[in-house]
Amino acid sequence: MFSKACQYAIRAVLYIATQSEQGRRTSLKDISKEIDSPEAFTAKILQQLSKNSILLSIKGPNGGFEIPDETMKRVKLIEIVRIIDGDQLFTGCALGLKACNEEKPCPLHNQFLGIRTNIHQLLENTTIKKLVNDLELGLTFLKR
Amino acid sequence: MFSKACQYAIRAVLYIATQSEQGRRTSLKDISKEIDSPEAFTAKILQQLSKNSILLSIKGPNGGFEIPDETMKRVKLIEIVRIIDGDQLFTGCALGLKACNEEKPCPLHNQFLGIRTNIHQLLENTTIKKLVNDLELGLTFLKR
DNA sequence: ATTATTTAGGATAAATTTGTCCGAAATAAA
DNA sequence: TTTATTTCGGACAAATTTATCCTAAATAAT
Repeated sequence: MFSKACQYAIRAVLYIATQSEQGRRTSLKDISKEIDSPEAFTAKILQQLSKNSILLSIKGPNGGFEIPDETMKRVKLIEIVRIIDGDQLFTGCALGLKACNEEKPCPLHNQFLGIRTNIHQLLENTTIKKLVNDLELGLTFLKR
Repeated sequence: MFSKACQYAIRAVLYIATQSEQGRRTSLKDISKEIDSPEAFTAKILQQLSKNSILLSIKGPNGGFEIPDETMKRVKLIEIVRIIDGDQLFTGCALGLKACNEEKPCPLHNQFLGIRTNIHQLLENTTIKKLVNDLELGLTFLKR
C-alpha cells in the first residue's frame, strides 16, 4: 500500500508530534530508535518533510525535529503520502493502464472506485493531531 | 497497490480468458502485444501462473496458453494476487508494524480495517469469468 | 575561538523489482 | 527424422527502492 519510506515518514511524524505535544524536541537518533527505522534513511525522509514544511528541523546541540501545534492540526495524512509516494495510490489505475477512465474503464475500474475513494477520503480527513490524540490516550501504538 | 508483475498477471489472464472463450489458444507473443507488456517478463509470470494451475500452457507449434471454462469460473482474483504479490496487501499493517493487531493497533489500524476488508472481499468475490463477461460485452477494456 | 552536537546533502552500496537473452525441452508438421 | 515453433528455465542486466557513509554546515555551550 505505502512504500517503506512513506511508512517511516508517517511513523516519524507521529512520534515527533507526540513529543512536540509534551514540549520536547526530538533528535533523529531518538526517532529512529523509537519507530525502529534505519537512521540515515530516516534522515533523508525527514529532510524531505521539513523541506515541505511538514516539520521543523533545528541544527546543532539540542537540535532535532518539532511540529508546531498549528501544523499538526492543519496537516493531513494525504500531504505526507503525496510528498513521499505521490498520488498513484488514489489516482492511478489498479491494472496500470494509462488510458483507464470512466469512459474506457479497465476490468477492475468500477470495483476499485469505491476503495480508492475511501482511501482518498481517509487520508484527506485524517490530521496528524487526530492520530496523536489516540496515541496519547494509549488507544494506539507505534512500536514494532 | 499491485506490483507491475501482478498487473501484468491479471491483464494476461483476462486476455487469455477472452481468447479461450472464443476457443482460441493464444501465444506469449500475442498476449504481450495485446496487453502491452514486456514479453520475456510476462513469460516468467505466465510460468508461475501455469505452475499454480491458473492456466494451461502448451509447448510447440500452435502452442500457447489457455484457461478452461471451469477454471475461469472457479478462480478468483485473490488467488492470482496471492501467487504474485502474496497477501501483505490485505493482511499486513499499513505502517509496516509486525506487532500491529486488534489489541495493539497502529495509529491507522482502525481507519484501514474497512478498506482492507473491502479489498479482501472484492478480490475474494471476483472470478475471472465475471471480469471476462464485462470485457466481452464491451463494458471494460484492457489496452493501454 | 574552540569544541561538541546535530541536521544537510552528496556519493555510494545493497536489496528488490523489473526486464532481457539465450539455450534446452517439447511437440507439431513437413 | 528433420525442421520450425513455442514454452521453460537459468543467467544476467537495468531500474528502482532501501539503506549506509562521510563531510559540510549550523549552532549551542564551554
